[in-house]
Amino acid sequence: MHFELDPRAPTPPSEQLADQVRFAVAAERMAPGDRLPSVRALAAEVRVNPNTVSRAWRELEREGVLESRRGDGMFVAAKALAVCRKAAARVVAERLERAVLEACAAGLTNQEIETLVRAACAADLAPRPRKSA
Amino acid sequence: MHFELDPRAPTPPSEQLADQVRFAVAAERMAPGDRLPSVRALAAEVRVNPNTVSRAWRELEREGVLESRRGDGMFVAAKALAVCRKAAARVVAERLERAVLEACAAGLTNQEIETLVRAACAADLAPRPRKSA
DNA sequence: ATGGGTGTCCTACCCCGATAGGACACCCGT
DNA sequence: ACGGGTGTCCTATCGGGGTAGGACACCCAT
Repeated sequence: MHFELDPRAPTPPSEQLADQVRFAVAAERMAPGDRLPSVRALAAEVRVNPNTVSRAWRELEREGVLESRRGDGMFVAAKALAVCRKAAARVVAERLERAVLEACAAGLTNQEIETLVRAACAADLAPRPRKSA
Repeated sequence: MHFELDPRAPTPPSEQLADQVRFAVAAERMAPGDRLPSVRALAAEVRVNPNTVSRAWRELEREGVLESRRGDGMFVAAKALAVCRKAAARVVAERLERAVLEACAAGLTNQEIETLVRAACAADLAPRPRKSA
């Protein structure tokens, strides 16, 4: 699992990381039992303070997405799939709706909006061979 | 022009206000010469500090969207339409794309995404009797 | 000229999230 | 037993953005 932070995104780093895990589990790119990168390793990789990663992992543990094995590592929990499916669907739907309403407010026609959406879908599916880059 | 703040949105209040003006101009719900609500009045209406509104207006003036007439008020600038059309299109496209990519990452199919988008469009068009088609 | 409206600017304070650096408890291979 | 990996916790500190309150300059109707 590869992580990436977008410094221009409106959401803070810790939330971006948490979302990426939630979405990966929801999309079954990660399965229960999978080990996550260590706090320190991931922090070094994405150039962030270890505390920031730790906070994300802690929140996910609170939600039941992750399980911590002290001295060993963090692992995707058994019930993670169910939890993440619900959470991801809710979050994604909300953000999508917000973006669409914004587009409407900006005067875009439904036609234009759907064109943009289709383009974005295509852009996502094309370049990614579904594993590591 | 009616303003509204969403406290749960990821973007700060001042940016929300600025966006609402940009989008209103882009969608021609506001035209050059129109007067904006006064800093203090709008601040009271949306329950925010006057400085927050002032900051939004100042940023819009910097972009050429608004013109300040000291002691009189803030007005939509002559070149506002052109500026806002570009800015709004860029911002909206970016946020829409971000939301769609997120949805893809969360495992939604293109089919599901388009359904959500259509629903959001419909939800927006229904309650609002669109000024200029 | 006056008073009330306008935008502008300034200083202080505060909250939240990220940063920095350290200390501790745990697990496991050696 | 040891050492290096793991997560956890703690105390600062910093910075952005919003808040609070005030002071000022300007325009205009009265």
